[in-house]
Amino acid sequence: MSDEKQQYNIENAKSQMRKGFLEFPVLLIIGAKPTYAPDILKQLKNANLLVVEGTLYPLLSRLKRSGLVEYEWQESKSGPPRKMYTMTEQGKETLQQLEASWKSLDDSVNTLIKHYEKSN
Amino acid sequence: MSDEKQQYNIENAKSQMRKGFLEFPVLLIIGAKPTYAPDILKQLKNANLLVVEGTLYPLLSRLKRSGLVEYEWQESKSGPPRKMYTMTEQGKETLQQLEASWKSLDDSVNTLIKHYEKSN
DNA sequence: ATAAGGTACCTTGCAATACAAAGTACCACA
DNA sequence: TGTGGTACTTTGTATTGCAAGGTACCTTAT
Repeated sequence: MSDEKQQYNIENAKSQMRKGFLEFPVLLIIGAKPTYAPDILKQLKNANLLVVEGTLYPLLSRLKRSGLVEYEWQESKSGPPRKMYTMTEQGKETLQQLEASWKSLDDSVNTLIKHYEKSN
Repeated sequence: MSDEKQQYNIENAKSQMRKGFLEFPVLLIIGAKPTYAPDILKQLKNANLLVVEGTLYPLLSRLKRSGLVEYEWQESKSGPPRKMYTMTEQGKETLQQLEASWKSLDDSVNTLIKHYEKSN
């Protein structure tokens, strides 16, 4: 039951983008190169997108349940094994849609900023 | 009690930006020109940022409670009176901070996109 | 062996946002 | 007076993000 794959709802991706914003950067990171949670946290921090464990782990579980990512256990030289996450085909497709949503959102906001600045 | 002004928490505005994203566009719109809810909805729709009444009205109440906007009742030729919202000084200051947060977020995401594209 | 410290993953409870849906009230005009 | 349009509000639900705390594995030093 709890392991069932749920379809990702891309309907109204722009709204999705606003509510669950972090999915997008996390997918970008995993899509660039297979990686695991603590490394994702580091990359987000480097990008100035602060996120904490309690946010990331449930998010990764959601992405997995939605079929956008997969993971494999991988041993480590310096501690317990890691869940190495990789993108699925479906993940790549979704990522493209999220990127389009992002660009639209980006345009919208930057346009509103220009309007605001012009009026002041 | 329920009418008390609550201070706006700009601490960690970037996180705020992610959670309550819509504040920013709405403040930009009110900051550009005093206006009222249905017109704000139209402007958001024009900007491709779809929002519904049930989202906007509580948001406006929050902005009012936080002291970022004020309103005055204004009569209309075509129906019931309107709450015309205007920015406060505090609202203008907050808007500048939100704009900085937006730019930072924008940079971060666009950088991650470039990394992603470079690796594929 | 075993204790200590670091690494990695997970869960629970809470506050807040966004939304759908339904409701209240005012106004003009036929 | 009643009908339709405009404007504002509220309630209930799903979801996200976070703080805080917990479990478990692995290495290294004693």
